[in-house]
Amino acid sequence: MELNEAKNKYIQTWGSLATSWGINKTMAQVHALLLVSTKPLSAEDIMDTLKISRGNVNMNVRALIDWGIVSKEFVVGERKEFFVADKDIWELFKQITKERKKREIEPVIKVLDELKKIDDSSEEGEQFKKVLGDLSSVTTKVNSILENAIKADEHWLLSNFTKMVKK
Amino acid sequence: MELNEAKNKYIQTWGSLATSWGINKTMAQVHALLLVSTKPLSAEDIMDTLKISRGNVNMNVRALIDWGIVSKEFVVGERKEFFVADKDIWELFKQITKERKKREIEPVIKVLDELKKIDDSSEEGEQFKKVLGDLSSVTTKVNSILENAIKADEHWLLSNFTKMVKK
DNA sequence: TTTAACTTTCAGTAATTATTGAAAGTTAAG
DNA sequence: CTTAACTTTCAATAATTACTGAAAGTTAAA
Repeated sequence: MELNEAKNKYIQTWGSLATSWGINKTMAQVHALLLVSTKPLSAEDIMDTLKISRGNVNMNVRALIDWGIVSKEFVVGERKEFFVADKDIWELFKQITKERKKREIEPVIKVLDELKKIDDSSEEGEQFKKVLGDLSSVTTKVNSILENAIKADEHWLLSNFTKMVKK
Repeated sequence: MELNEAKNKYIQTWGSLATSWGINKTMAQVHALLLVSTKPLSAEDIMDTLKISRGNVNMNVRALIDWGIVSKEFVVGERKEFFVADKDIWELFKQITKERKKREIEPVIKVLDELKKIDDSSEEGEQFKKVLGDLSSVTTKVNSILENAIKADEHWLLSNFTKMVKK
């Protein structure tokens, strides 16, 4: 396989995988493109490479910037903006974790806490509260693990997990 | 808040959260309904409660059974099938982890391994391979942690993580 | 200032994904 | 068998989500 072909395959595949994670396909493709690019790219570069509209580039680049995994860069003598992806994959992992925790875990905790307030001491009510409590405890735990991962440094994954990962 | 109101809110909220995780809204609602129900429910019960069609119930219940978090149950003297959700939340967590690992992590590893085969020793090629390698190593590590969680028992979360979770 | 090189917005439209419901398939009871 | 009580399928359609492109907005240079 030739380099550009490989890069292209990477960009395409990333996009299609993203959809199975509930992430916008184009957003993933733009990120993949920036990640494997050796130089900053302008909106036009992205439009041309991915064959998408100006508006689409703008929206998705903005989302990536929101996620904290892409940043603007200025090139001397050029009026327009260029974009680069952070090449540090551990940092990428942490940012994605942070974003997904915010989108997927925190709202769950919030809702469960709200629902647990229900005051019903019937058999059925108690059973419901038991389920809520169990959901809460697992969710909260997962949340604090992710919280920790976000704060941790690159060796966290390796060192803290080694003992339990080996069979 | 009254019990049925709370159950209802739980079902609705679960559905809307699910969409932000790339999971079908109805599937999440059906699961939520079965989880808080004290008795097995038939397809008709689900249709009536959630106001959805027979076909939709059938498809989503089947998906939940595929995920391994709902099972069929037979009631003596009744011809039709009834469904129940596993009430063990740790088991639920493990099954969801298993399914998402399969959908989200494993395909990534497969693609990265394929792409790493590229033979290009230019500066740019090396840089690309560096990125692929970094992506691989983090992904593989996350994968083995999840693998471990799936095999582990209920105390795994608590015991193995306690030391690093406390500040 | 004014102009021109850009970026952003957003209404309209396209693409994707989920749902319906009626028809076909299956199976237990008579 | 035959019937009836169910379950499954799937083409048509609805709902949701993403994308386009032209117009409006912004800002740096002349």
